[in-house]
Amino acid sequence: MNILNRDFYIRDTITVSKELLGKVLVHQTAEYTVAGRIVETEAYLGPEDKAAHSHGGKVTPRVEIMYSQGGYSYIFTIYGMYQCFNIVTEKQGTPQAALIRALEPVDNLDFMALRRFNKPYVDLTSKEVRYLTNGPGKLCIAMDLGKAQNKIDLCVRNGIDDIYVYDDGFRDFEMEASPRINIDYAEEYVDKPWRFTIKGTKYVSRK
DNA sequence: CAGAAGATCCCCT
DNA sequence: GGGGATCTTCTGC
Repeated sequence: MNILNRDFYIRDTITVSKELLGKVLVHQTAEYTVAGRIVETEAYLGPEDKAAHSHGGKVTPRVEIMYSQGGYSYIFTIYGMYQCFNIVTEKQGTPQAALIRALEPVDNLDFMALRRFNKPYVDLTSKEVRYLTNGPGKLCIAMDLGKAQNKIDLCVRNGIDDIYVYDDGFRDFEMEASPRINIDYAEEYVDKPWRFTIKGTKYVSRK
């Protein structure tokens, strides 16, 4: 199993966002392991990018982790109710990250199904199967990613609460680029094609 | 300390 | 595809 290392994450954010497609995100504790294949990402290129939380070089407690070297988790609350999972990219001092927007469930489908719909996987309707992890907030619920998993180093295993991404060799897909979702306020950055998806998968958040 | 806005989801039509 | 839910985070007074 080939776990992505520091060198993978400290590269430029668009490259990292593209290459994360097809890789498998894992959340592992003493109690459970849960995993999903990344099928949709977005690149946030602060401080220039007006859609990024770090735009203009803003430093607040929330975004501070974006300034660290690549490979750390950045998890924030959105709309008061949901979480979004990002992976910090680039060298220390460059506040950029890749947002994971959608996954294809891979491991521990019952765990995901129980957390999302409070019933085992076999009882899900076809629509519920498709909606398990097809959005940034949904995948955080399914993967049990929350405040406690913020600022975790994906390159070093702590043995207690680990997040990492591995490459299982899956390359059989085409990539598509499109504008990012729900960033209407980002002015000239609204139309940047920095959203990347695996073409044809049913698990992306939107067509 | 109040007010506003938000990298979303769910339910309804 | 439209609107409400719901509350953290930040900003400005």
